Parts: sequence; structure tokens; C-alpha cells
Amino acid sequence: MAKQHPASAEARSAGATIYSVADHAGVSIATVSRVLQGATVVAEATRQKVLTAVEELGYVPTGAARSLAVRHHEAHGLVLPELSGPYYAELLMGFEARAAELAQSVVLVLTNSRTDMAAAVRQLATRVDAIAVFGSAAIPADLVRLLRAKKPVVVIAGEPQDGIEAVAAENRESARELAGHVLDHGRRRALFVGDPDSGPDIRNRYAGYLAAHRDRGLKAAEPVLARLSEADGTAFAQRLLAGEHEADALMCANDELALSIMTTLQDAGRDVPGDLAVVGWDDVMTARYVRPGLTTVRQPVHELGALAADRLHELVGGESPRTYAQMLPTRLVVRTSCGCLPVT
Amino acid sequence: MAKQHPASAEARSAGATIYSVADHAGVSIATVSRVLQGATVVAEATRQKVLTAVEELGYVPTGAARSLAVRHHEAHGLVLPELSGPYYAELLMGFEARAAELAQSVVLVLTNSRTDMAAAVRQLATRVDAIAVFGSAAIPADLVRLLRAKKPVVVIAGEPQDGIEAVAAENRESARELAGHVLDHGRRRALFVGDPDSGPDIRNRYAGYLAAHRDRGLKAAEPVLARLSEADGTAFAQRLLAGEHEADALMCANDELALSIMTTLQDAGRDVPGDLAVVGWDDVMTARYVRPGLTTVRQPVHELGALAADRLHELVGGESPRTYAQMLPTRLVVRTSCGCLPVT
DNA sequence: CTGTTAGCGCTTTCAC
DNA sequence: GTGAAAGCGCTAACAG
Repeated sequence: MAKQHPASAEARSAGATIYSVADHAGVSIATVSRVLQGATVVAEATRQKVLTAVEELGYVPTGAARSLAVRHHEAHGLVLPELSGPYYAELLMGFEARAAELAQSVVLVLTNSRTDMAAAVRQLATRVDAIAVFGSAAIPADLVRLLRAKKPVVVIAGEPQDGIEAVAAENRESARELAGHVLDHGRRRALFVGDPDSGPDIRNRYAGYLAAHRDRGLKAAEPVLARLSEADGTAFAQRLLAGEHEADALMCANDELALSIMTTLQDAGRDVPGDLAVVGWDDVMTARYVRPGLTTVRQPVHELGALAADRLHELVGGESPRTYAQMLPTRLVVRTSCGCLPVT
Repeated sequence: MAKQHPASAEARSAGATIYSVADHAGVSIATVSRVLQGATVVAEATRQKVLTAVEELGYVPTGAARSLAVRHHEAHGLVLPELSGPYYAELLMGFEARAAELAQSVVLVLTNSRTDMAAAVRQLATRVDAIAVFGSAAIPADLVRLLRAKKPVVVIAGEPQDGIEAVAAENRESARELAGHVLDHGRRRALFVGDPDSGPDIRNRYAGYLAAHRDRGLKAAEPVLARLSEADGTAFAQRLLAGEHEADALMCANDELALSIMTTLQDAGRDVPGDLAVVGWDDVMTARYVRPGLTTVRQPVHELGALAADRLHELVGGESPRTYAQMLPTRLVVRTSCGCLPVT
């Protein structure tokens, strides 16, 4: 079997390897590798021969072999809970775009569709160089820590943890500004709708709500617990209509909640913002289509994704993890659901 | 260097390999592989030793090595143009969920963020067993054909092509039904807004619009060319308001178009559906929040993604490509923007 | 500028 | 039930 590589025998296009290409071009596999990787200089004539052979055989390299040899997967993993709503999609787009610039593939794992997410994440670790996980993807903290021992990890919008790098959007100050804005419209019974315990994002938004009250010497109410879903929004609106709550303003943990509440209220004849101001968080597409336009906060979601990909890449490159969470600024988007007059 | 594997020397946890695990457990690498893959039966005692070693060393297998050995990537590629709007996100969720069930990783490529998509796709082919590409991802047909020669490919909602398997949602009949519905409200100057040449989806929707007119012995108008964007919708609405077009009904190629048109019209004082009926396509979230609710068509997007993943897997498994495109049914969602009375 | 030759880490016969 | 050994296809010294 001397120099004869097994694979060189069968030049079936589907099985073209670097050996068949080398044979076909009359060069060594090293040369083929060189022209394909463009690292070293190769004589133009040889180069062409190789390229022709590649073309004729329709050679598609086996990524796994390269990865094994270079000891890098050249891929980043991203773990998200799901993709409904514009938030995660935008994040993913930012992540993918930056990863592409860095010549990294992205392999995606959605935990909501998994029965065994721990296994999924372990499996993911197997084929990427680094992993970004979204905070609320509900990955157990110890799993994250375990991963971290093996590969760079960055947590997006998640609980701050010891040695784990984190990136997030600013929540507290914008929430304070938003709540302040509503209060300054003269509202005095503003309710926060959402669950501060569901994660740091919401917790900080609630903290901002609290701070705005404190700033004005006002007393804030307990949060009205609700998940970030249309269903919970409708349910709460129903209870509100039934008189279970009393409020002249609603600060909702996100836009979906705000929108479903607002629509339900309006359909029942309530005037928004006349009877009740409603504000959200995220600035989803719908926020500008509804009437009144929803006052909300825009997050730099795309940038957040890009930042995560960036950090992953640098960590893989040997940089050491930052000890502080990186905070991206958010921006208040004032429309009219807060009680502001329409600009005409 | 005898039997001593280089890697076995350094048992640094970050570099744990099957060799270090074997050493640590006092067994051969074959045995480690066996317990990890669970293929063959291993004595329970040995099994435990191995598992303990894995645990202690924090062993994370190298996927590339396995892929190389088994000659499979155990991953599917998905090529989408982008992720804005719920359509692609939903498709991706369906794809990912099914791929997960089939134990396949998914590596994602978004072409809109790429300067050299051909390179991106070639690169993708390198690390997956099969690829699904979305029709409008603007992958040149010959590239697809080239890929096809090497790996299974399925085109989602794309131009039908010779040997390439395709999956899509039904467009023509639902469009015919939708257009018919509008016409049966007595509208006689219904315009189609969208570009039939932009792809098979829109082409078929326009064909349905035409058919509905034909069914009723009515003459249909030429399509009003517009891309599927909010901006194009607003621009068209402006022209309409300026009197450049005359219409009492608008059948828009998708919801985004419909929504931006409807909102612009309403903000200018027009009554929808009184003056003008407006219908869309896709049933995005906003469609049910606007007033009047947007009449549209719901596509089984999730299922479409799942179907693509399914087919990919079966093609990888050796099944031969189907020669006919698989069509998933769509469903008319009637709300009130078409002129129907609200159900109260 | 090009060829030879070790591996990269894992799976999988084939013996024992 | 377990070990030895031969690859999987590619990269990267190291010679020449």
C-alpha cells in the first residue's frame, strides 16, 4: 500500500479528497493544501493545475479534517431560548454577521425546542471553539461553569457570574428615565407589569421603575407578575378591566406584554393614553404601527449580538476574559401611548 | 515514542483527549469510545471507571475527530437571506427543532450579511452533510447545482429546478381564494402590490389574483411593482394618496407591505376598509394588533422548516430526491381589513 | 517552490 | 469484554 492513499483510488466526485486532487494535478497533497489555503507562495503554473483539478473533480474539502489538523473548529456556538419576536432574531443577525466577518461559522442551538438542553449544549461544545449563551436560555449555572473550564463562554443578558464574561444592554437607567417620563405626565398610580425575578433584565427595569419613584419622593407599587407573553398580557388586562387593579399607567416589561394589554383595553372601550398610559420595552415593529404608537425603549440588539461574537473571537485568540460586564446603551423611544401629544 | 500518545502526556484539563481519559481510567481508548458511544456493551465496572475519568478530567470530545472517523458531520446547513420579520425566524425554528430531533447540529448562514455569499456557501458545504437554501437567498442557480453534485440540497420556496428537491407553501390557490374573497365584497378595482418577478412565491400569489378575476369574468390590472418592505409600502401609499393610482382594494404581496400601506392611508384620513380594502400575506404578529385587523394568509412556516430538515436527513440517509416539489397548505385568515364586518 | 512525513483525536474492525 | 492498530482527510514542519 506504499504511498498509495486509499482514497486516491476512487476518484468518484462525491469522494474527491485532497489526494485525488493531487493525483489529478500531478502534484503532492501539500501543494494542493497550499494553493487552497493561500498561505505559501505557489508557482502560478502549478497553482492553475491544482485549481483545474479541483474544478474538474468538484472537490469539496472535509472541514472536519482541517479542524482536526489545525486544532480549531473555526466556529462559534450560540445558545438562544427561541426565536419568536424580533429580539432574538436581531441578536442572531448581529452575531452571525460579525462571526462571518471573523470567518467563523455559527452553529445554533435553541433550547426551547430541546428536551435535554444539557446534552445539546455539551454536544455543541464538541464542535465549536467558543459559546455564547443567552441569559434566559435557562442553562443551569453549573453547566455554564463547566463549559467555561473548557472553552470561552460569554453570557448575553444574563446573571452576572464570577469568571464568566458578560455582555448586556443597559436597563436600569433607561427604565428610570422611562418611568420618570410617565410619572412626569402626572400619573400617580403607575404599575409595573412583569416578573423581576425572571432575570436580570427585568429586574433592572423594575429597579429603574423604583428609582424613578424614589427620585420624585413617590411610593412605588409591587410588580404585577406576568411572563413576557401575549397571553399573560391579555389575562392581566382582563383582570384590570374587572377592577382587580387600579392604575393610570402601565410600565410593561416588554412590548409584547404592552401591546396585548393595550389592545385588550382598547377593545373594551378604554382610552389609551387617556384613561391609562401604557409603555413597553424593545421597540418591536408593531410598536410603531399600533395607535397610539407605543412608547418604549430601543435596545441595540444587533450590536449586542455582534459584541458577543467579537468577544468570543478574542477569547479564542487568547485574550483573557473581562471581569466587568459590558453594557450597551439603550434609548427611549417616545411615541404617544405614554400620554405625549402626537407630533403633527 | 512507542505506544505513548503525545496528548496523553499533558493531562491539562483543557486538552483532555480520549487518550488521557483512557490513561486515567486504566483502559484502552477503544473502551472509552465504547462507553461514550454506548454502542457495544461494556462491563459496568469499567464503564464507571471511564465515566469517572471523564468527569474528573472534564473531558469534552473533539467533534472534528469523530466526524472525520465516522465520515459524517452530523450537521445540516441552512442558508437564509436574513432574519427580519417573523417568517424566517419561524422557518429556522422549525428547521432547528427537527434537526435537533434527528441529532443534527445546524449551522446557519445569512446571505444578506455577506459580501461573498458564494464563498460562504462553499465554506458551509465543508462542514455539513447537507444544505437547505431558501429560494430568495439569491444563491446563483449554478452554485446550487454544483453543491447538489456533492451534497444533498433542498430548496425552500425557490425556483423549481431539475434534479433539486424542493419544498414550498402553497401560494396560488390561497391567493385565488383571498382575491376572490375581496372581489366578492364587491370591489372592482383591486390592485396587486408586489413584484411577481421577484420569485415563485410572489409570482404564484399574483397568478392567484389573476385567476380570481378570471373566475368571475373580471379583468385584472397589472401589478404595482414593489419590494417587500415597509419603505416601498409607504411610498406606494403616498402615490396612491396623490392620485396616481385608483383602487378600492389592495392585495399586497406580504403583510409588511400591507401594514405600512394601511397605516399610511389611515394617517392621511382614509378609511380602511371603507374607502379601500387591504389584505396581506404571512399573518405576522402585527396583523392581529392593527385596527382593522389585517386579513391575510397564514403559512405553515414552522412545518416548512421542519420538512426541509427532514428531507435533508433522509437524503443524507441515502434516499433519492423527490422529483416533485412538496407543497404545504396555507390558510386564509379573515379579519376585517378586507371589508368583512367585525364579529362581536 | 515543492514533496515527505508526522501527527490532529476519534471510531472501528479484528484478535484475543 | 477489551485491546491493538489502522485509518478518516487535512495541515505544517522539515528537507531539499
